[in-house]
Amino acid sequence: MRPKNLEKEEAIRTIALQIISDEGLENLSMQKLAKAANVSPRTIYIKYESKEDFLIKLFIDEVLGSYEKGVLENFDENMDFSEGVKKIWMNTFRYLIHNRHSFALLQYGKSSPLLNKAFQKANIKQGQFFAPIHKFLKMHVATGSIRDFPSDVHRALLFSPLLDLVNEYFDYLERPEQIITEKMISECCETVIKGILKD
Amino acid sequence: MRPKNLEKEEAIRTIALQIISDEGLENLSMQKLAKAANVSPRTIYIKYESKEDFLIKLFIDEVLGSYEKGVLENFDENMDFSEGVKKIWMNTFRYLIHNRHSFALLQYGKSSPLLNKAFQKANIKQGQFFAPIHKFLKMHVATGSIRDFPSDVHRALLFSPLLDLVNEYFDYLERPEQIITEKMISECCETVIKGILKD
DNA sequence: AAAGTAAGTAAATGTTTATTTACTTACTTT
DNA sequence: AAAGTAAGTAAATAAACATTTACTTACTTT
Repeated sequence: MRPKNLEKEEAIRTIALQIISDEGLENLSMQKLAKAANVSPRTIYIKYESKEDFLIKLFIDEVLGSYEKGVLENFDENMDFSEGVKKIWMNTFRYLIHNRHSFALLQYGKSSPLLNKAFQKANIKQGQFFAPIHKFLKMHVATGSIRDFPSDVHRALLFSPLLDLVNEYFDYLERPEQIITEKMISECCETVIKGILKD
Repeated sequence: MRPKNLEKEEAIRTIALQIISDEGLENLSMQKLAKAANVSPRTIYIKYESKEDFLIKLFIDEVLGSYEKGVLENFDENMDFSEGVKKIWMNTFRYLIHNRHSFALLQYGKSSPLLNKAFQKANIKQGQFFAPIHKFLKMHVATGSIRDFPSDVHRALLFSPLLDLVNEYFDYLERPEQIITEKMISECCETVIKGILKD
């Protein structure tokens, strides 16, 4: 049997993220993707059943998977609250500014019904994404250092400003002044922590 | 001259938002839209130059415009900081849960390059969106009640958790337990304010 | 080294796409 | 009430779409 050419699979994924990031999910077509990846359309259908199947697997298995890894690097669910949150913030910031094309697809996860439903399903089926963060939050609720909000609410309060700041980082990249720096991210993280910590 | 049928224009916009919300921006086609709005495709092109022109005008002029109005209702830029932020939070929450289809397109504004660029352009050209909020923040930086962050950073810290919570409100709508209530929103708002206020 | 096989290609499939053409309708102006 | 006109329609256009067909390639197994 002729063996798979893994470089081609990789190219398909990489180029797809590039097109989504530059032109938008709504402008990604299988033929455009095949041409740009220097591959026959048929080659994409060896691994993926359909366009939807491809997008879901790209999102869940590839992008979300390695995003999670980047976010949780050197994070331990038994960390001190401020230390743990800061670790996640800096990990996330560094990962995303070096993976702009992945970030673009992650953002579509909030708007596209296809990707959004796929995420919910995967979250139930294969165990929660970012499970260590959930355990970490539960532990700190139990010890009384933070208020007892549902964990989705904690996630919104603690991490959604960060994703907005990453967006702004990319917006500012095309302008002379640079505003969103690691230092700014760190200060914002402290601001968020201050709001959530019990006195 | 035969006069325009304003109900048809309205139907086109309403149905477009519905399709985007239910099936995604990537599944909105002009023919599908025309059929669903009970209109000839040509009718859409009387008012709009192209599909892109339609989407941009729907996003900027219709959706963002009335969203801004909803958010700023009874808001005054000279309000006390906590009072002003809370007014905006509750206005936003109430507006968005009653305008789910608009919320869907607003979310695409963060992911779709077409809409994102249109927003940046409009923000420069026709004066900043949410200008009263910017003035409000500037004033409270000047009086020393909050730290001197750039206003985009303040926006991220103060309001992005709220949009995530609205998303969760819709997710939980399809489940038995209701978690995101006005009371929860109000408590989250206080948490965010606590982090940002100087001691 | 020949046979077997999945990977891979190029070209074709039928459908859907955005947009236009050719025409009709319904109202305003005279 | 007749003429003029933009709004509106239904059907057509050419391009692009997702996916498949028919075929070739390159490797493994024997």
